Amino acid sequence: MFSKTCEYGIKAMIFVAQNSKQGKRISIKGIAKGTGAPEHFVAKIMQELGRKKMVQSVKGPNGGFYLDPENFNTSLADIVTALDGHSIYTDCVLGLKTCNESKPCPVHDQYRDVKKNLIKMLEGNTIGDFNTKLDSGKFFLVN
Amino acid sequence: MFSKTCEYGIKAMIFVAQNSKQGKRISIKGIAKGTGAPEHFVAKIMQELGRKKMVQSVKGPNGGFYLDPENFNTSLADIVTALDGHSIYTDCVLGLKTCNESKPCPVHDQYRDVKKNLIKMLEGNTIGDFNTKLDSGKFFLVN
DNA sequence: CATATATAGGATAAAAAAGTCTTTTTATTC
DNA sequence: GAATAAAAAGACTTTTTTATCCTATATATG
Repeated sequence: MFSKTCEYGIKAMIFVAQNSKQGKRISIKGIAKGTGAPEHFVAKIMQELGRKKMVQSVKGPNGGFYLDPENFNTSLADIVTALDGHSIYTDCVLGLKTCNESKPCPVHDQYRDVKKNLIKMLEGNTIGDFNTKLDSGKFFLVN
Repeated sequence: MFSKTCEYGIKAMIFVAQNSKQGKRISIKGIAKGTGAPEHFVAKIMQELGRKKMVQSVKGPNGGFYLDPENFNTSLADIVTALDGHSIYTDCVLGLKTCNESKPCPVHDQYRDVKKNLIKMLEGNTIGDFNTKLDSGKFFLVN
């Protein structure tokens, strides 16, 4: 479904949000531990998310990553497109470049509902939503 | 969503079905052309589908691939699991091995509907269904 | 039986994705 | 201002996926 980059990126954003809400900045090392992601790999991902202003960071001692209030409105879709591009919106299930409603591939019609739900999931959930849910201790991020 | 292997495999099965319905056996070269897949790659995929009895073949002049009547009942799920394994059924969106209903990852609940539709799509459509639809000229397999 | 045509299978190559390492830059704190 | 702690950046390596090539085997047909 998603690339590893995306999986780690989503988990990292949620984890940073948790810390951020408690007024804590969190280091790459901390993110790696808290999300079960390879340290150097997640570093690259955070860098990219930083460039795209989806997460803030400060260097030096006591530095680390954190979210601005507006960052809590970041949707899953934002993260996924930032890291994996728009392919999830545009790609045909069978990989046909010219597949569309008027010239569909064989499974296009059947895929429509799946895609609709997928987009709903991606666009309908923000980092803030997960953060709220998390406070109830209802989910986990590492095995 | 799917690997290239799966994309080519599904298209190939549909294409072989078309030909088979007209009593024609189709060669690898023919499948590659008819589905826009790399010849040698699709050859391997057909080999695997052959081993799993999802498609029949005969060697030699006038040989090629074809479907037995029962092969028309093959579902998309059958093809996908034959080529990509069961990961589509078992994998957590965030890659967590121990994610399940009672111990869910943050997006587990939101993903439930997507997965439901995905499984419906995979299990609810057979090669025969597509074949019937195709007769109306309503879809295409190559760009 | 000889020959041509087709799949079967294994080895190899190329490309993409995932992961690692090293150096540089920046900020903090003493 | 020196030492230190952290991110930024880019090069590099490994693994996986995708794709190609080559040889062997089987079979239909003249």
